[in-house]
Amino acid sequence: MRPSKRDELVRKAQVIFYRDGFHATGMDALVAETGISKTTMFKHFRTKDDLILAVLRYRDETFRNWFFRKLDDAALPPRQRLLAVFDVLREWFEEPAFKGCMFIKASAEFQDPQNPAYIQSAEHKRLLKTAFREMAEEAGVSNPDLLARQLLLLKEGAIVAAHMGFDPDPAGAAKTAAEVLITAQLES
Amino acid sequence: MRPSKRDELVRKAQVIFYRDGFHATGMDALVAETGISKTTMFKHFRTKDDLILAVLRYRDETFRNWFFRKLDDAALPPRQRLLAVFDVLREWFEEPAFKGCMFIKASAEFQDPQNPAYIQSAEHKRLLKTAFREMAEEAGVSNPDLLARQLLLLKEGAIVAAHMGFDPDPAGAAKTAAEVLITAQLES
DNA sequence: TCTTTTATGTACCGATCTGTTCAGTTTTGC
DNA sequence: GCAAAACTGAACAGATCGGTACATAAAAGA
Repeated sequence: MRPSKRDELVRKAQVIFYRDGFHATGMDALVAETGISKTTMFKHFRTKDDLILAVLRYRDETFRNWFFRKLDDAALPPRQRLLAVFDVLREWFEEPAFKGCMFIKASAEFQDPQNPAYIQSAEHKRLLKTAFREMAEEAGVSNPDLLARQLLLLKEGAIVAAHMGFDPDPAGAAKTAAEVLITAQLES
Repeated sequence: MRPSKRDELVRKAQVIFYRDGFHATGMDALVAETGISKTTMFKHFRTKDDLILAVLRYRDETFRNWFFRKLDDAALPPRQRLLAVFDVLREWFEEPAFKGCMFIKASAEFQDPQNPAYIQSAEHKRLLKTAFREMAEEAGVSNPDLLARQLLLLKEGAIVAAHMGFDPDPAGAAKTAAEVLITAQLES
């Protein structure tokens, strides 16, 4: 197992960055909590920014895998599959370690559109949008692109609401809204 | 005009924090860009965190004033007033200086629920939710609280989408979704 | 005008930041 | 079992962090 230390670092750093933030987490804090020496960290990653980018790529992969795996396992017909998005969201929100969306936070801390972390974050959302549109197409709605965009707005809004705690059940409110939007498109 | 320097500092710091982020902006950078000496800054605010909190309070006040002033000036009937929310949002998104929601970003950088900046950010959203619910009640929908929550999800989602650039017209998508949700509640 | 308040500039403090150096230890492949 | 690769620990560099000290200058109130 050659690249194990590198993977271990990315995995552990992801948890810490997610919990404490990117700027707020120093390399020394990573050393203390991961048990991996600073020398090794800078051997695998030239800069902290490089590590952050690797963490974001890892997060993108694991999050989408987890999310769509959940949807696949439910094995639902297209319309129910679209709605199940918000059930999976609720599961996520109820995890004790839930702290909002890592990519929203990354784009908040690295606002320059040229910044690789910002670009990677936008790419994550773009991939989700594409997946949503495919699901909307399979459901046979009249305007799948618009529906996908609207469901994505509900999803992002629900994440923000869950993180900031201004709604008791954002996933539920989003799901009932999604039901209305889907039904309206199927009837027209 | 006694407290003019203090107000000037809050006003200018708000622009800089909004543009560059809280952690990423050092006090020396504020000195350089505002032209106000560091001695004066720390005479008015004991710590940087105190300044940040004052900035967030100022932003909360000015943003809500601007937002609802825009709605008031349109002088629309209840249903149109609810929809106009998303027209005002689009105006905001199209401003060159638009960089997302300052409170979403603040809660991303200060994640501790005990942190005053986090609390202030959540309070801002709570105030918006209350205002939305009152507007929904005036529109005579069957479930004004649910509708207000759903419109708020659309609004927050649209802000995130506009900031991260994964939707060409988030305000438009949100508005059409809002139309469907409002109509559905008025028919039932 | 004289006094009090308010703001400035600069130098400085200790802590922390990212990143490096280097000598020694552990692990791995053969 | 031996050489090469990977990892460690600790010290260190230079910059920057939030925040202070202090002496001077501007400004405002009486």
